[in-house]
Amino acid sequence: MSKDKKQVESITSMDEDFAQWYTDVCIKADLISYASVKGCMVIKPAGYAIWENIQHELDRRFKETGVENVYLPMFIPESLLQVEKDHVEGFAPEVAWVTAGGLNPLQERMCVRPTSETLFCDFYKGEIHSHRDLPKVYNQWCSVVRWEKETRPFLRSREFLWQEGHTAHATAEEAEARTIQMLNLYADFCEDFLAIPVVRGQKTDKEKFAGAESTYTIEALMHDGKALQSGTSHNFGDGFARAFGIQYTNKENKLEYVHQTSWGMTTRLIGAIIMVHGDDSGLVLPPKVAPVQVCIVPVRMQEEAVREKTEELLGRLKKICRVKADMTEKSPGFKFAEAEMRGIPLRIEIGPKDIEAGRCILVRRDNGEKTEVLLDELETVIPTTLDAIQKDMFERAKQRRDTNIHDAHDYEEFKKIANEKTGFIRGMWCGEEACEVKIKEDLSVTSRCMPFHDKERIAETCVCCGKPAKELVYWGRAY
RNA sequence: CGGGGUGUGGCUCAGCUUGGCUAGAGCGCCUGGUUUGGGACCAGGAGGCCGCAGGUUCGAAUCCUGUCACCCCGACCA
Repeated sequence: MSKDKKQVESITSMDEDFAQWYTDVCIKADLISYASVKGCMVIKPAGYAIWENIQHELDRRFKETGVENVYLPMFIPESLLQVEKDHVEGFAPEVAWVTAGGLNPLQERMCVRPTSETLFCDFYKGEIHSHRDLPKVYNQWCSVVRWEKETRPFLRSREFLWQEGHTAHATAEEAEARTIQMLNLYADFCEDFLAIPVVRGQKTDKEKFAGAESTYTIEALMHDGKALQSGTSHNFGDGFARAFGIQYTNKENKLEYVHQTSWGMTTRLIGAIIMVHGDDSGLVLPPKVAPVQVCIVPVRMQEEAVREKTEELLGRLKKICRVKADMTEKSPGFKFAEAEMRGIPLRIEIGPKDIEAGRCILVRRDNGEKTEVLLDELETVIPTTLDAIQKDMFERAKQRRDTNIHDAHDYEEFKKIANEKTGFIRGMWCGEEACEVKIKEDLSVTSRCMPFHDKERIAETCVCCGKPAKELVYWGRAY
């Protein structure tokens, strides 16, 4: 009888249907609720708290490198969007337009920002006149709108939250250095804070940002073997500056164009956390980003002694971690399952038997390990265990990533891997877009990046066309 | 934008083929009681113009037309 109920509330297993599993986790872990506009979602407290932690940590790291926050308007006049040709071509198909203000049609329609390069350029044009005004290293936290056809919670919604950094520099070298610096910051953040291993690399021309000279990316591998671009950093060279006329007078009293960069991370990271760490019991959160790190579940809480001990523990543990006690009227079993669904890294079970023995049960979410811990030792055991969970989660994800990288030396092998295995495929590339197009058409596999830290020449010829190879590329199916 | 699917209490759905009285179930919710070491149990209760608009009919959740929305899979994107 109780099994029926369990079935109703359980989630689809990953192996059965990964997409459904993902959606189930989003809903059942209480991260989001669908809103009445297609492709838009309500981010609920459990989901938003994750974003807030991401925000705080990223913002802190940004500021250490001299970033300052600003806020620009959400509307872009059509004429402004059109100033840079590649840029408008890249974004025009997916912008939302405002055509009326109140009851009157607008003279010029405006789009809701899909990204703010043009606004920053327009702004910088007025701000930058001398080499003394440089560099500008600004960032904004905001939401942007892209009218996507197909939408999924966190991974692809029509409105999403992000940060976009936009910088202007005197020299090309300085701009390139900032582009790489931010990419590395992103990579370190993913690995250290979210326990998500990433591949750092450069996008091919085909995959680079609309209007960029070069685009760098960090690519993460999800549990189903698909790649997810988890952060990007672009070097614009002086392309936007020339289009918008952003010039400054240098020390030799000559006019120069500035060199610009932009870089962004989004709420998509929450999707990455779900798909890298989650399991069939729901969400699994790395301790550093988890809004609640420890959940205390009292057993036989009708007994006053249990309630008192729970309160006492709560008071003590608040000083060392983010902790909550589940004092609702549900049964303990239900609370265990719910804490697991929500991905809380550690659970403490405390009941009459434990209190008598002066201990409690400590349960790890990531591997299910249960240990008896003396109540007196919690202050030392909990921080140590949280650290261990964070490390183990990263190591497990890294190991899974590494065992899902396969080498292809020719097209037959490439096709076989693409059809039979999941993950990244290492394959040499001639540098021609035609090969990328063919691979995508044949196998819906795209070039993810030309990795920084893997320059091995595994073959002398392009994996697709057989012509002399230029670069090692990581290929894969992607979100 | 192409292909597929679904709209019936908060959720998951049954009913629709072969129209017929006050539209059902499970879960959830509320109240009271008993419970509590892996998704508790009993009793009572609240909650629905059957997505929307037309049409056919004595009569429509059910048939017809239109429309809207959402979900899934592709192409595009963070």
